[in-house]
Amino acid sequence: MKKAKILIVDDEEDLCEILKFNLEGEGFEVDEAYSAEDAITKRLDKYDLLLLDVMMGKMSGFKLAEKIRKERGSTIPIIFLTAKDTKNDTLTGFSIGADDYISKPFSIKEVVARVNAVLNRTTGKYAGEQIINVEGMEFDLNKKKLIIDKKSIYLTRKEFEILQLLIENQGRIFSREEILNYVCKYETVVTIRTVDVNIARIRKKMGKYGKFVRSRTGYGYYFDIQ
Amino acid sequence: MKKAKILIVDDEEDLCEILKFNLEGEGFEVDEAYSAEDAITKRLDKYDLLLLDVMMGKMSGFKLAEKIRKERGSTIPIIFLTAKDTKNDTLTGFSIGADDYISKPFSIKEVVARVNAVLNRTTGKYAGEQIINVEGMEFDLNKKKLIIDKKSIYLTRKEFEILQLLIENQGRIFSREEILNYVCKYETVVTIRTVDVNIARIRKKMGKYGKFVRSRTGYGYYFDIQ
DNA sequence: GGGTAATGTAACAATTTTATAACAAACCTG
DNA sequence: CAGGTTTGTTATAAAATTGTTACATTACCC
Repeated sequence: MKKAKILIVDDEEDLCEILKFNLEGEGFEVDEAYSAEDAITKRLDKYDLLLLDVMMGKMSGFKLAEKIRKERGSTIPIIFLTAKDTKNDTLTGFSIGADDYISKPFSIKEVVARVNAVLNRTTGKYAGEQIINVEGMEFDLNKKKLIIDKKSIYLTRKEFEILQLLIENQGRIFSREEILNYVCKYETVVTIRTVDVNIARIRKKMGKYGKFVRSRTGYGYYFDIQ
Repeated sequence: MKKAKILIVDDEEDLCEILKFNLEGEGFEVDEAYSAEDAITKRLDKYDLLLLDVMMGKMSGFKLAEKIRKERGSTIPIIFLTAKDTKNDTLTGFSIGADDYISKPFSIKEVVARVNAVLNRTTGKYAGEQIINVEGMEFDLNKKKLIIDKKSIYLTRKEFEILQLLIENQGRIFSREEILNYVCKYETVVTIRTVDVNIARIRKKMGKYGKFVRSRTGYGYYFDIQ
């Protein structure tokens, strides 16, 4: 798999650097431009994705996007970064053909996640099925659902993430802290007991298979058949 | 649990000292470097976490981070410290990313909390199997259980901690006081005989291997085969 | 071998941890 | 912004662990 190339266009240099650093950590190749004018001088067709700040010095990200789309006929996916979250801007952005739209302040994780999502969508990287089979139970990572006895069980995002963590590390015990850290990594602090409640919900939805989601007093939770 | 080692790189010496003092209070081992150049001369692979100031004399924290990642291929987690951008405060709204980002002025508490969070995330995560083998007996540190004759023996937390202490220091005798200290460090005072009871429980669960948990009258307990 | 001290262990009690239900807040989504 | 959905909080009941005690057994010393 070739590394995807990303161009970040934003006049906040620190922000650029942080994004660059983190995206590189994810295995992307990243370039920066600190102004729209600067970006225009680059050969944009060599990038797989643009991250554009909407508010920049003279030329806005929208203008730049329009230019790229109309004058160069490029279909390169674009994610806008913006401070404002007004309907107008959103609409403008999407009419131009934004693939996604992230408003500041955002978390790095969010950006990375969306970059991945957009790239998956546009390049079809993970087009294939990703299904974990355990004990006659299908765990579909793409469709975010569980198939038990030919019936689809829909888990919410948190539920799915927790179960995925446990199933992908079958047998290994995760403390509530670890689970919370994994699932709510970048969010506000929540009570540790939340984990219990989510586990209970997962078990309930899993019916007879719920018992495979096990607890060990004093340690935490783990997934194991038998 | 080994102490995590942290390297702080910041040209403000006072700030370094304060951070160092507080992180040491949390049980971390802390080194300082007052410039990126200074940091480079250190053996960075011996640290578990870097705290990097973004704004430093000649070489910025970002450059340093890049250098470390690229040239040394290190995956060591990094938390950036940065001054708030007065013109544009969008950065302050930044929340935690794959590598963290904290804006000055920050509270010490915040830094300590994030250091803990990052270390929890990175140290536990990709740790593969951790199994100690003794005499056909498997002692699984991640699954918190013992495997004897293909059967799983589930030890409670106290039991597991005591046995781990003894097994990891095979042959060495621990007094009841030492064991209690190790297992109940921060808890309310308990009777010394509690240790005996826990040892008995461990032995019982271990079946024929229970005899390897040995006592020496007047000294305490130890683990030894043969 | 007898006396004494130390250790082993069973049974119970105290404490801690977990499960779950019911409610509340946040969050989508049209 | 109304209605549904997800997620978090809290309270309480249930379960599991851990500690205490009392008595049995073993080890140690002369």
